[in-house]
Amino acid sequence: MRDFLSVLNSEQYDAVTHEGSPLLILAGAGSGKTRVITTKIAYLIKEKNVDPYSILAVTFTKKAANEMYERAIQIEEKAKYSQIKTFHSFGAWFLRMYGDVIDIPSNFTVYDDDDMVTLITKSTVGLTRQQASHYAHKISLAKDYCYGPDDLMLDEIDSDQNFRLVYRAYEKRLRSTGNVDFGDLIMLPVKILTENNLIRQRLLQRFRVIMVDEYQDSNVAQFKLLESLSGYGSNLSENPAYVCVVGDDDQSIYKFRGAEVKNILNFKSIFPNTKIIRLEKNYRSKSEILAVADDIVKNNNDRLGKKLSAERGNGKLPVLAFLPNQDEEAKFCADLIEQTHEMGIPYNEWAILYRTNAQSLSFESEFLKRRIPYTVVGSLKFYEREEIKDLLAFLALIVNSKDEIAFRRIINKPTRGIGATTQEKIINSARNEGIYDFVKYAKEHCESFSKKTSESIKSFVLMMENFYKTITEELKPLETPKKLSVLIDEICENSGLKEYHAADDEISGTQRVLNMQELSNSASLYDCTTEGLLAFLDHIELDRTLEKPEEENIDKVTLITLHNTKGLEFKRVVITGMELGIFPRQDKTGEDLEEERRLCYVGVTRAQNELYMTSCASRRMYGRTEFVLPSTFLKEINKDNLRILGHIPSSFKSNTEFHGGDYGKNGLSHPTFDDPIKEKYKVGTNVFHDEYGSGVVVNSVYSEENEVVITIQFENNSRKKFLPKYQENSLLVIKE
DNA sequence: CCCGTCGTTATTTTT
DNA sequence: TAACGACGGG
Repeated sequence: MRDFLSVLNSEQYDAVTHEGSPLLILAGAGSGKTRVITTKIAYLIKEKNVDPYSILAVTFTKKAANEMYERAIQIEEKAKYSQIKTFHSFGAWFLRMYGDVIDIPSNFTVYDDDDMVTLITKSTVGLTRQQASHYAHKISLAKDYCYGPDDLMLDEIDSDQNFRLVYRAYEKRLRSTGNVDFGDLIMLPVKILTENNLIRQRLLQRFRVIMVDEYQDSNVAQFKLLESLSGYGSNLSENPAYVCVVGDDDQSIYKFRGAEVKNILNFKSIFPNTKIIRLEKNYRSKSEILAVADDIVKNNNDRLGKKLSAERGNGKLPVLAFLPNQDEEAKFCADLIEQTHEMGIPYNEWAILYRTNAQSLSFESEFLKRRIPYTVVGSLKFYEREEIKDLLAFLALIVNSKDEIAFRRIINKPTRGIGATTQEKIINSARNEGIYDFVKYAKEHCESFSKKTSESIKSFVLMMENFYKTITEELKPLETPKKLSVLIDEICENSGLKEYHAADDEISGTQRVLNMQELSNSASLYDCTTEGLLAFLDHIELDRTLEKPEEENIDKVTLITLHNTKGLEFKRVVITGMELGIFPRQDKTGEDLEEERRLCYVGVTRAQNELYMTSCASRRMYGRTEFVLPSTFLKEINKDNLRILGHIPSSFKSNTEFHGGDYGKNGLSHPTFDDPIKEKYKVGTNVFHDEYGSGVVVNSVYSEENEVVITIQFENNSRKKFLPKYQENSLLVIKE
């Protein structure tokens, strides 16, 4: 057996060496699926003489794609000739090559959600930004299902006929810009492949092996892309490509974005003779952590079902801590991190997980106070910052002068005396004449405006022309090629953007100029040519995470949303905010609740050595302090699989036997015995209130001041909260 | 055109 | 609570 194959277990080996029929690998969390894919790529090249050029492997994130690429070429260098990309960058690559058959120019850029909303407000007049944003979401979803504005099935997304009209107007306007949105990157290649036999045949000849990672999160459009690329489905080829997908139905967490678990459940029916291989050996987590994960996920009905075995053996019992409020929760986490740090555990072994980005705040302020270094993953959204979007709009307009959104964004920013009225005039009359090159139109028609306006337009056009010159200039002999950062610096200086944002830095203490510099730095890897610029924009649009290389090696705690942890692992994990209404969110039932449960499963299975979960009795939300109950997921965990700290809410205890709190340090010595008031008004107790009448106690928690707070549901359907301490005279307990 | 104030509104979101 | 958009006055 070859070296690189000898490290595999028998199922992994089977998956790597399987051939002859479609392959579905059901890979549990931490079961080494990336190793399987990368080894399979190497194996095909090394042992099976497959041309690396004919292998296509797609994933969802740039990060995962990069990792796959790096690990594959480590085993087999020739893998660098394979296409290892994200779904969307594959779509962009495809469209730049074949888009012309449906009139998509090869110099398109990709509009993000924000640009979509702006374009919708311009293509359908009278919509508020909020309405437009609602439609934008629906249009994205429709594209995830491959439904165009005239598709009969569109009603399944939203049967409101206005939606159809808005979608149609948006499409028309979008096409006139020559740009595409994210949905188009998948939907349009599908359209081309299904309508154009020649191109489909060419691609089928090119890609003989197609692999998909994180398959559980693929949407219908991506499924269709896989189908048509590989020669399956309605255009079944006599010689289809070899298809291998890897996924875990238990980790599907993007249904709200059009991901269809059905793609995994129905794989067999579209790809005949599918071989299914399960990878159930977990090499990541200690057995106690997997026990908790299994307790939770087994409550889902909609799953193929599997049981992970812990190859790393036993470790510590996961900890569940009940805490009074989110400030205590932050302190609890900070205590854990500080105490272990004193014992030599680095910060970067810790990850704090939460459901919503807003929850990071209390951890950030506590960590800041205690000087615990941390990094917030995902919420930064570097490319959504105003100053960055401004710069990118200049770049986008330089490659594509039909880009209406970019034109609107920068024509008068910073203010150069081309106001809203002038802008609308230029855009509308240009559009009426069927001209979409707004810069050119403005240049040719500026005389129709007042002298002052006309001068402003002229100087704007001149500036744009100079930028254009910078990237198209022929290289003089012996001159070193310029880098793209030259163009960005030029834009910063000459457009006035730098001054404009510098002023903001002074006032609000932001770092906008620095951010602009950062963008310029990252552009220094690209040539100062149209091709270089397009590649740079592709890179940005298809990978919204800016990596700051110099910060990579600093020892920091990771603060991250549960969604963002997909594919990651940490030595020690704290899942915070395990409360009903927060996680799972209040409105989740049925299938949606199952998705929340999978999200919880994903969170738990990120932990390698230690897992902590925290649940607060009260939480500040929207400026209000609400009393909250423990998450339903906590009750699903077998009590023997947890060590419980803090005082246990009675609503939890009713499902679990008392375990005893033993957490005396860190100022967390809350009473772990029942106090008489709490016992007297425990959940389920029938009461009579002088003012409100008969009712029943539905909730009982401790306040921040450690006082018992009960919620009573009265017969007239009202709910009220009381401090029983002060209700001795008006609140009567009714004995059965 | 800039700035302040008031009122509204809060998921998750690989690309 | 906080953050952001809408609107009106200077």
